Amino acid sequence: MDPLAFYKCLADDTRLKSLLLIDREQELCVCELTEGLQVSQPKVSRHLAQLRACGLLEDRRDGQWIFYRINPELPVWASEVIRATANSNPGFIEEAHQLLCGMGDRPVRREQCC
Amino acid sequence: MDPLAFYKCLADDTRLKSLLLIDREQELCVCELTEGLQVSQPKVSRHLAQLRACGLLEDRRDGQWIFYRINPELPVWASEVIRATANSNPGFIEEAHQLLCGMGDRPVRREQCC
DNA sequence: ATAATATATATGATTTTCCGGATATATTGC
DNA sequence: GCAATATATCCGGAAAATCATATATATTAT
Repeated sequence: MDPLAFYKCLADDTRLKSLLLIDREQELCVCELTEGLQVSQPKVSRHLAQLRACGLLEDRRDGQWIFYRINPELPVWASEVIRATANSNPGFIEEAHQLLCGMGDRPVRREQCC
Repeated sequence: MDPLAFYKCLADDTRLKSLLLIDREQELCVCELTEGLQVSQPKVSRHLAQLRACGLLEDRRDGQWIFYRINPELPVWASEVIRATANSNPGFIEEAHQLLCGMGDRPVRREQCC
């Protein structure tokens, strides 16, 4: 994992909040992030694709939904960076997290992958 | 320290390498970074000014030189991020570090600030 | 005071990144 | 098969970041 590429991934509001929300929730699908972040579906999808292409996220399909989670193969230092950022900046995703929790019709996780 | 602003600072090759080199050497002046990174003086100066404006670095003048160091007031999580990145990616600044060490006429630190 | 060195800033051009809107693909239920 | 839902991708334009060059400021030495 090239550190410069890694930090370029974190240097965007949508991507950073998506990462921290996913870190907190284990996994989230596109529609949940669209609701939590209050941005368009194509925008969320585009940024998630970028995070996956860089190796920060992995995805799994479950029916109509595609769930994203932190890539478990991520180098330890990168995981620590994400975790430290999340732990020390709870306010950064607070609003998004509340919108997420108040969302109706959240998809049910039918099967935990792995 | 806003996490998004912080990561935008790290999302540039010159800035990230400057930060990691300074983290390793305690403090460096513009001409040392210019030599280590093999980039123009205005380019280094501009990026250091940006890192200082965001609160990541502080500077002190010593004669003709201006030395930059990590801002000691940096939040703990941000310091940990920088330190973890440096420790786990030695190769990222290896070439720059060797150029720095091979540099002739490096300025002598006359007085440690503080 | 002048020259030399170190650093900072301004300017205009170029490159990169990001976006909205349209459209394509995949899955589900009827 | 058809409609509805969820997601992905394409495209042209807008915005932001970066750059090289020129120039300005500050310090030191003569």
